[in-house]
Amino acid sequence: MTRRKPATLRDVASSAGVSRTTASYILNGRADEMRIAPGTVARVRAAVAEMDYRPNRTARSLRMRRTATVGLISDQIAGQQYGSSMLTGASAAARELQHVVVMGESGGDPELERLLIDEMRERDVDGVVYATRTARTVRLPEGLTEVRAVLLNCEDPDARVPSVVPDDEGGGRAAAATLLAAGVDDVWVMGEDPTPDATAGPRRMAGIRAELHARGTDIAGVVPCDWSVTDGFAAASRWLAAGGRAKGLICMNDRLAMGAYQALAEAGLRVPDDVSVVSFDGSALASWLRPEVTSVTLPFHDLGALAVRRLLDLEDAGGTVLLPMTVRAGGSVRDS
Amino acid sequence: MTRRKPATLRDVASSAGVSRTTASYILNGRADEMRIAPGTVARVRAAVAEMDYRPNRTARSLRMRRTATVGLISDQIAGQQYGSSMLTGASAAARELQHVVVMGESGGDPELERLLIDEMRERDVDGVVYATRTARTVRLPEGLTEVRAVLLNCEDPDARVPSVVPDDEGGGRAAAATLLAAGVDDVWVMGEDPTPDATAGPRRMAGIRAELHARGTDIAGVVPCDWSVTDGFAAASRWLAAGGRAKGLICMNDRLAMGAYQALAEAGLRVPDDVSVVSFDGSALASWLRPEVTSVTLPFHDLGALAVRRLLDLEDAGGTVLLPMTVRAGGSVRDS
DNA sequence: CTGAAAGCGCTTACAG
DNA sequence: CTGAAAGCGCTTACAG
Repeated sequence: MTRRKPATLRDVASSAGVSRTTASYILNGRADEMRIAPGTVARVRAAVAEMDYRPNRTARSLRMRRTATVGLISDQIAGQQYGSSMLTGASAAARELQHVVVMGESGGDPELERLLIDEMRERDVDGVVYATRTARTVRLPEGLTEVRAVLLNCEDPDARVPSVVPDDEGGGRAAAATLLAAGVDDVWVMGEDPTPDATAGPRRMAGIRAELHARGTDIAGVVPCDWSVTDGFAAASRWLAAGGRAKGLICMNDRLAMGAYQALAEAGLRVPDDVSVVSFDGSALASWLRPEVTSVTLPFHDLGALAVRRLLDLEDAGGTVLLPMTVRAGGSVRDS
Repeated sequence: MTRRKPATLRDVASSAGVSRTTASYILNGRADEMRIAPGTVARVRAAVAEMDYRPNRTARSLRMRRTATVGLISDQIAGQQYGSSMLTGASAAARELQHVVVMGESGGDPELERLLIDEMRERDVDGVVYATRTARTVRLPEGLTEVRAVLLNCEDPDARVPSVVPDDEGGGRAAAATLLAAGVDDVWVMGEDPTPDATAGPRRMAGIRAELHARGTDIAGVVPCDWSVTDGFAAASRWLAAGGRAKGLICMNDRLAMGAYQALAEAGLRVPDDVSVVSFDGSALASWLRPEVTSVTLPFHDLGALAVRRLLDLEDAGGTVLLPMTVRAGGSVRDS
């Protein structure tokens, strides 16, 4: 019983002895609305089952001008580790809403980006999520204004397109509050972000500062460095060698925390006994350090999911939505 | 000059004063073959440019029965970190071949998996790549035999479907060879894989053993543990506490190496002076350890790319293709 | 309650 | 060299 070519609606209809019209109504759940006789419905359903009929979505899309498809264009889909859970979140939300994700990765190449957007449009996607690996402001890619679109982890300065981003400033406040609550008010920060368009660094810094100010204190100092393990190690080592000391250290991401841990260990300083550490991201790496570092978590999964939901929600009011960052406690903050 | 609805081929043709047939030939690069007058070609191209015409791919797909789309179904698209570069590789290869990737993540749920496969079929994908996060044998999901398919990072025991996997056994040999070349022949291995269907562990182990045998020696011992940082740390600590010592340690993945590093450090042992360490995966994590751990690298990007290329290569001979794992040198093996 | 007909935007034999 | 026509598989007013 191997069928050669898939059954079409016409096959089903003729096998059930009805017109394509009737079969179509039944398959689209409009049997009641159309007051189709129960017997007819049963015959059609039987034919469908027997022939293993599956609607051809391409044909339906052509007719309906909807593809039940969302495009996801990103500079780096995978990039760093856990960030890819944006994709998981997006894909799960799409699935819930009966959509499927078509992905494209530009590698940051604006030319390729344009191509991808064009392609998505040709493919009639119901909308495009435009995502960046790191939180930043973006120059809106040409073509993106002519489709339904949502920005993910990035923002258009003119807010012409709805956007979903983490609340980095709130995260900064939470990081500082965590240390303050443990009685640590002598706080250094590792890693200022020199990348011009990046938003995470400045906002986290602003949040930290605001929280400390609110408690009548201020950042004790900043160790500038790139957001990488090796640079974190190097910078922290230099700082320590120069006599740098602090009861509390906030690292701008988990990789910096790893580098700082290495430097602290070499200097014979222990976490959290000598130094309390808080970092950002809440990546798996945070949980691998000893002790696990307390980290202000980026809600990647929810970011991805919300971007898709907003994209598909025609009532969406537009604007930027900030998703909260919550503190995931490890053992890196000393008990006060 | 805002156009309401996109131009169709009919618009282009009538604007250029030709039939849709002629316009279609020109747009599909068959102008020469059809010996269409250069003037006609020029007129059509001008109309295309002027109207910003873009072919409707849905219509074309319906007609051609090809969607220029490949499905990628995975248990965990993102899962662990760097593994997502399989996706990047797949996506890049698809792009080179003028295809686009439609993704679905099953979370390991067989029911959802079936749904996703059905959906891909309804969407007329030109083929499906079925990927697993960890290398293993799989029970072929129902429905996958009725589409063109390639397995990625997994194998069907009956080899009914072509498959692309890393050469873990070769990797195991390379790991052992690296230590032997440094004069280390007292080798312990951390992490046996108890997961029944997993293939990476047993194959790496077999490779290690084979290489050591070839040099007239054998594995000195095995420290069993899960492939995680925390379990690696715990197991290594217990082993060391019980007096365990070795000149060389092969860790089944980079996370285990991180755990082992932590345990060795606490025991006052230094890498590579006291112990040489080699691990598997070649993830970013490997490069973050101090010293960077020498790691036998999983070619994730190439795995993804090759899977898509084979899927789309109608001449493909079938069977399993092993991709080599190469040693990425760090500073964790002592100079001999 | 059900069917004949048009049409979504393409491609491609088939005729001239 | 170019065009009229059919058809891919659906959905949906419009008539009965």
